[in-house]
Amino acid sequence: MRPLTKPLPRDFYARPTIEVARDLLGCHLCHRLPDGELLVARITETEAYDGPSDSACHGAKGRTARTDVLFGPPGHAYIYLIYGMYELFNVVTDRDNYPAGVLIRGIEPVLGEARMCQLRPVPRRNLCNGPGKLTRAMNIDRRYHGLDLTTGDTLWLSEGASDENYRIESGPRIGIDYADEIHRLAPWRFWLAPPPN
DNA sequence: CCGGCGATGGTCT
DNA sequence: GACCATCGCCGGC
Repeated sequence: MRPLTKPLPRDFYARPTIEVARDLLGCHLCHRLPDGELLVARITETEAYDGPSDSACHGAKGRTARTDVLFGPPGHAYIYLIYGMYELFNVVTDRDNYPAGVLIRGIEPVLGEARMCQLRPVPRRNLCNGPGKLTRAMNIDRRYHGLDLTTGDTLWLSEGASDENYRIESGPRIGIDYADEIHRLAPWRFWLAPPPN
């Protein structure tokens, strides 16, 4: 069965960020490598960062050169370097001039797994189960910062195969100890969990 | 399996 | 000069 690779339209991203974060679970992240190989992965974990009043959101501290894209129109890539080593991939959501986005925290290979293992040679269960790991496995970095994700050209997202067996769970976001308690505890992290079965 | 800790560089004060 | 939306290593159980 071929993975679905038609890019999600702008309207998908131009909605409240928490809705987008939930709906991105099960969607596909697609990257056409420079040599033509296509990498596709299923999104399994996300986090919502919603607006200037969310003290965990980069946009809460004001618009700077670094966060400019986050304030821009939805459907673009917001990618930044953290801890001097790791590139984190986000999609910009909601409306223009409102800083909000969804961090992609976990994926599973769908197509091009051998290439991903080459890009990140570690045991398979550690391949892409973290925001800094998956960018390495998918060869995504800041050269795509600000890129329009709706064109389906080199980097985009698409509807995944429907999978009603998996449940959506939620909990607090990770690594935001600096935020106010109300935002530290907000259940704005979402992940796909196997059926209780 | 789990917790502590250091690496490392761009951004902002 | 501090901070940081992480990760892998190391040691202890």
